[in-house]
Amino acid sequence: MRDIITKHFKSVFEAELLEEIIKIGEIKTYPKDTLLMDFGEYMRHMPLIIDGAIKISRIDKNNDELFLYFLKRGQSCAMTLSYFIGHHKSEIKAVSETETSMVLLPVDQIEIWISKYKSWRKFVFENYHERFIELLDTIDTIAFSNTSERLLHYLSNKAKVNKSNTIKITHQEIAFDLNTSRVVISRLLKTLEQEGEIKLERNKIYILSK
DNA sequence: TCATTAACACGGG
DNA sequence: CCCGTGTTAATGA
Repeated sequence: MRDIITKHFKSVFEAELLEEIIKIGEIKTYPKDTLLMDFGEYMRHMPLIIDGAIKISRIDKNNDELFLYFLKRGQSCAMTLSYFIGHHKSEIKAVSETETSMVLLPVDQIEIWISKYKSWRKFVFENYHERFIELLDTIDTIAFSNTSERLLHYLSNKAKVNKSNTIKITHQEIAFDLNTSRVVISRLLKTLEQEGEIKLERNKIYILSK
């Protein structure tokens, strides 16, 4: 516990805060595809990601999903970080994309530490900023790109967090994430394959380009 | 033009 | 046989 937290956050948090995290925090490892937080649930803990990746999605009234971004090592969830501002229910859904380890901290600590530790303030605001930029990036591909570019954006993100150029996924799952139809994904993937960007197999996509 | 929905055939496991 | 895939046709934005 001490070793893991020191190793990952030594350069981020001051010594006193590290001690508090070691005392209060709880290290958890979840297998791939675990529902960590559902839309509308109350947030009780905030995660500091140690390893792995978490897929963050938005859900609309019809229960349709829309992929937003991945949380990676060293990052935290902007949704829970805003807990102290007053919105206590989650606006997003979080599912582990790979096996993911994290330090869980009670949400009440967020506010306490903000007034107590400079490094924590910096961490909270930087994380907020990063998530915001990532969100803009995703919005850009939705608003200004065609679906093909959006698909590539999605695939390269996916390849990055899985640390592999082979993605294990079905066309239907991609369609759910991008909130479009399977026909479109199949057609676009086929085109990308013909263009030499990817190679297709059943349940698998190989990314050839960078 | 490009997306959606429905429908169908193919084939691997 | 079931599921994922590739494709087409009709319709719409």
